[in-house]
Amino acid sequence: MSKLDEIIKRSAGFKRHQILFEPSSTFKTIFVVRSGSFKTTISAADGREQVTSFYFPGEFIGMDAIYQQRYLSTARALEASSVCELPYERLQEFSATIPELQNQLMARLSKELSADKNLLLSLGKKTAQEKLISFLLSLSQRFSERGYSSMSFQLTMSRGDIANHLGLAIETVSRLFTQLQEQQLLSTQGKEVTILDLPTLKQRCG
Amino acid sequence: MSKLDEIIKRSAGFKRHQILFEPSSTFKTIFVVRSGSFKTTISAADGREQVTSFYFPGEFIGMDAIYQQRYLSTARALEASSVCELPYERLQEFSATIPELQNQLMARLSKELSADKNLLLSLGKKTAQEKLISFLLSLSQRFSERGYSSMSFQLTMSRGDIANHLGLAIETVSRLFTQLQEQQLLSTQGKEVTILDLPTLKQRCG
DNA sequence: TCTTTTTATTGACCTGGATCAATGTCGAAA
DNA sequence: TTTCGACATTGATCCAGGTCAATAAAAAGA
Repeated sequence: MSKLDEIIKRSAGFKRHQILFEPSSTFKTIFVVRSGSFKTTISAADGREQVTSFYFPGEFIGMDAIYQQRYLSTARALEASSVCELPYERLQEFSATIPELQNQLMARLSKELSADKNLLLSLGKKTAQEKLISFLLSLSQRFSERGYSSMSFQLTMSRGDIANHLGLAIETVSRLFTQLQEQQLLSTQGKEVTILDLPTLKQRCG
Repeated sequence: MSKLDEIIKRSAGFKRHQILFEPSSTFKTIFVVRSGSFKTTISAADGREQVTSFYFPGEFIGMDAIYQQRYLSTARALEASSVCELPYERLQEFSATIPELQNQLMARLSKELSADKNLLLSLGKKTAQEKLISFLLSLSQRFSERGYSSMSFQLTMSRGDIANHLGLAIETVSRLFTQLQEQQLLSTQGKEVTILDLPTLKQRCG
């Protein structure tokens, strides 16, 4: 544990919309969210962007950069946030000494891979309603893992971010929220979401 | 290197459509394709499937199972194929002795993560034609990395697999192949694809 | 406090790609 | 070499969700 302290570097805070890294930055570290939340996006040649993931406290950002040793996405803070840094070079030096550390990192990589594969299923095969419900339930799950309420939580990202992430138009997301409220499955007040009928939602997420 | 031999296990061959693993199998090993090719799919509760990846010789299958210690997808051979096995437990035992091995595995995980994020961009933001072109160019790239022609290659997967992977209908994929041939960008004869105008294709993949 | 700007909602209409249907083609088995 | 079943192509039609347009309601400044 004291060895971990040698590796981990604290980093300054980030304001809403501030960039943590982008493809032009040189890859040096993997970031761990300490507080707040982030989104990552990748861009097509013509500027179209896809929001690939959201990250909450305890989650690792930038692991997809290990292979090419350069970030392929852009990470932005969704609100006032802070991170720790895991300098990748030092991490490799210590990997023989503390194999547990590398196992942990591998587990995190594998977890993100699973999450992305599930998102592929959503984007490729689900209807708009199923996409949104799956997304909200996965957020709910992640909040509950972190000790927060799984039934009521704040969306730190905009409707636009959600729509983009799910391959939908903003207007569609907005209409879906309205529908789900009319059907008494959940309620929203701005960014606050409260789940009212978990069983039905689970059954409708595909 | 001699230590590697202690870890790697050769495995029997697989026939076309034969299952390598599925979610009910217990997770013991990561597979490395030795010859042939495979696809992995994940399923929604109601049976809808998404083809998440294709795997060619030298590529690792099953890395998304590390975190939960269970496969979340099904892997099937696309043709007569063979694999090697990397038993995960032994791999962990040796990780302190040969840290390079774990670094390699991490790089592979990271590479697959990058590929999935690019696919998310395709599924979420690209038109049908851009999706198919991106897919074909990424195959071309992978074949050339393996020392095969990047301009002419065999599709080992069916049109149905391609369509599913890209979130399209089979009919759409078929029509796109016809279009691209009419525009002299590529030519196909059944499963053989020949790229005729790489610059234009690159410019149209988004 | 009162703008100004950004973000969200709602309605009217449109379209890319899905679905349905028919036909063609190839490859394995006998 | 014929037959059968799986796979692929092509045409006609339809619809989920996108786009365009107009407000409305939050945030962020000032």
